[in-house]
This record gives sequence, structure tokens and C-alpha cells, in this order.
Amino acid sequence: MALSKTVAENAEVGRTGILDAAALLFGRQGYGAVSLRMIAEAAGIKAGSIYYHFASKDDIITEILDAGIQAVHDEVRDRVAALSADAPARDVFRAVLRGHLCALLEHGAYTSANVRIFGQVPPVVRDANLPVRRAYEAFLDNLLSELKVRDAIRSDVNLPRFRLLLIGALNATLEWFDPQKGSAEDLADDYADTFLNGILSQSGDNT
Amino acid sequence: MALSKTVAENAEVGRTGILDAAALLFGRQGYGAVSLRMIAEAAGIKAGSIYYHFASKDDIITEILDAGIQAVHDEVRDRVAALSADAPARDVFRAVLRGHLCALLEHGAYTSANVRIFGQVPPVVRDANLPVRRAYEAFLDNLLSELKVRDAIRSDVNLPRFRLLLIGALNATLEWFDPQKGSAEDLADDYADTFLNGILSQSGDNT
DNA sequence: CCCGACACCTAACAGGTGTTAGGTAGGTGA
DNA sequence: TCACCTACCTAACACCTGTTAGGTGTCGGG
Repeated sequence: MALSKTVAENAEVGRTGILDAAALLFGRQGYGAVSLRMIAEAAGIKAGSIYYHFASKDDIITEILDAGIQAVHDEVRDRVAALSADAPARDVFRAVLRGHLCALLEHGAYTSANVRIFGQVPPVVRDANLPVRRAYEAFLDNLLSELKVRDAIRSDVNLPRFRLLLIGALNATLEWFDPQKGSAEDLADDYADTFLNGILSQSGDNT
Repeated sequence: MALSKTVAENAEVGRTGILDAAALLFGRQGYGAVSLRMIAEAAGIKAGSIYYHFASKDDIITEILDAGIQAVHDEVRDRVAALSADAPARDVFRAVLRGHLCALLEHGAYTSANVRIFGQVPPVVRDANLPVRRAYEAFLDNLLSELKVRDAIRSDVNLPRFRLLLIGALNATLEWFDPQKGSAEDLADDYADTFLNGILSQSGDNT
């Protein structure tokens, strides 16, 4: 009875439970600061049992990193795909920002872990994550250059550099974003306006 | 002779050498991943000797965090102060971005350590860093609101939020910036143009 | 020539690290 | 009923952690 319930719980937890717990801890405390014993405790098991599901600590983090990027990529792709083919450039740009920010800020233990610890993970782990990362970057670059071809984006904008600026600004939001002070979608729309229009007065004052 | 040379080296190193080595390592590998023995080795001494200069690991990191913010604050303040009082808004904005990026990207072991590990440091350390951090933020807010009063920035721009967007985008550059592919000043000017003017075509296409 | 002071050293402490070998309880299919 | 598989467990491994106590050599001042 008590035991069968335990089994049922673990059946729901298991491998996924370990990943969830690890993603949360890595994102909050950094890669080197989180031990397998912390992860195990958060997942409700003992440290040694992790090795039934994963070959090493690096193995766990590799999987988390990939899932983090993929979640954002999927969310952005779906939102853009939901638009009609001739949607205004402003709407496409908004969909990108909304997808990225919602995935990052609202259901993103894996995503925020990726943003926070990618820079401090062993080189072999970072290299393993690069293909998924590059795929998302290429997807964004394609989207942006399509807008440029449509003449919606100024021709003098350096697109790869703007993509870096954009992703950097978006990812940085998880350092201060508070869902109680406004939704991720509102934030995305506000950011979109800033990026599209700039902050300079139309009057062109420069005194 | 050999010994006196060692002493001379240590006189130059000592406390500062420990801080320099620690800042570099913390920035690269994260707070929890860097041990006192690593710092000691990088500084050319033994782990126990660190306690002659610092009371604890937290003590070291606290000092690094403060110095990191202060370096950026000083650089930006000096560059803005060097402008004439009636300098065009565009020049003021450029000076801010140049100062921040140069401090961050060109001589910033402390600064980049701050950006990378502030989020993963023990709460007590983070709290100790908040006053210096808030001072820089307030300085930037003042600068920006001055530009707004001068009618250079559109009235519908949410300044505190734009400041977060700006700092986030600037800080993110150290994840990819390569000094061999262009100077920090050029990057700053490019970013400034993007923020001021936006990326949208003047023609206002939205098809 | 001796006295501190300075800046380091060694050796050890209790506890934490990733990882492994071997054991065990409960459910499944024959 | 039996064997097997899954998903965990315990105990230990060698090593690394922040930190401390006490020792050592070199220096400038009296």
C-alpha cells in the first residue's frame, strides 16, 4: 500500500524528475555549486541511484542544455507559424519576442538553466550543445533576413549582430523579471516597440 | 638574490594578485566551481595563505563584485563628464555605451566576473553588493531622464525598463565579443544607433 | 644584533565531491 | 512458481572543500 504508492510516484518521477530538479538547481546556483546529492534529494532519491539513469553529471547537464534551447526554438517557431504568410513585419517580430520570453520566463527551468550556466560548463559539454544552439540562431537569422528582404528592416542593419543584441537583451530579463508585475507577453510587446522604433524623439532634437 | 626577487614579486602580487586571479577564475567558471586552492595556485601562493589577506571566500568575492560595478560606473561617469554640457543627446548616449562596453570588454576581469556570477552567489554576498549596484543604476536613470527632459527621448519610453534592456544587452556582449573582430567602441556606436533609431524601415512597410 | 612585523608556509580538521560495486524489493511474462 | 527486469538502495572509494593553528624566513628600525 504505502510501498506501491511510492512506486507509483517514482514511476512519474524517475528520470524526468532528476532532470527537472537538476535544471532548477543548476539555474539557481550554477553548475559547479550543485552536487549530485543535492539533485538526488530534490528528486526524492539517493545520489547513487542517479547512475541508473545517467552516466555522469556531465550527461545530465548536456541533456538539460539541449532541452532548454529546444523549448525556446519550438515556442518561437509555433508562434510564427500560426501567423498568416503575409502578416505585417511588426506582428512577426512580436511573435518572436513573445515566444522567446514566454518560454524563458514562464515555463523555463531548462531554458533559464541554459542561459545561466552555458558559460561555465566544461568545454566538452558546451560543444555538445552547440548544434542545437546554432539551429535556433540560424532559424532567427532566416526570419530576420526575410523581413529585411521584405524591406521592413533597414538595409544598414547588421543582422547577425542585431540577433546577438536581441537574444542578449531577452535572456537578461530573467535576472529581474517578476511575473507579478506584468506578463511576459506585455514585456515582449514593449521590447518589440523599442527595437523597431528606437527611443529617439521623432522631432530629431539633438541639442 | 633569488629570494629577494621572490619577495619583490610578492610585494607586487600579494592581496591584489589574489583578487586578480580570483576575478578571472570566478568569471570563467562560476562561483561554486572555483576553489581557494585554484585561486591560490593562480596567484602563486598556497591556499592557507589566502587567509592572511581575507577572512573567507565570501570576503574575496564581495570585494570583486564591488570593484566590478565601480569600474564601469567610473568609466561611464568620466566619459560623460568629458563632454560639454550642451553636447547632443546622441553623443551622451554614445559615451554611456562606450564607457560601459570598454570597461566590460577590454579591461574587465572584475566587471565580467560580476556580470557572470552575481546571480549565483550566496544571498549575504549579493546583498552586500546591492548599494554599489543601485548607485550605478541611479546614475544611469538620472542621465536618461535628463535626456528625456531635453525632449531627446520619446515621452512614451519607460525609462527604468529601458535601462534594464540596455544593461542586459550590453552585458550579454561578453558572451560572444571578440576584440580581434572589431573594437568595443565601434560595437558601442553600432548599438547606440540601433537603440536610438530602431531597425524599422523609414518607409514604414508592414506588408 | 635583536625585535617585531610581514607575508608566507605546512599539516591537519570535518565534511563534501563524483563515482562504483553489489544488494534488494516489487512487478511482469512464461 | 520461477526467473527476470526495473528502479531504486547502501557503503565505500579516492579525492577535494573551506578553514584553522602553528611554524618559518626575510625585512626594516632601534
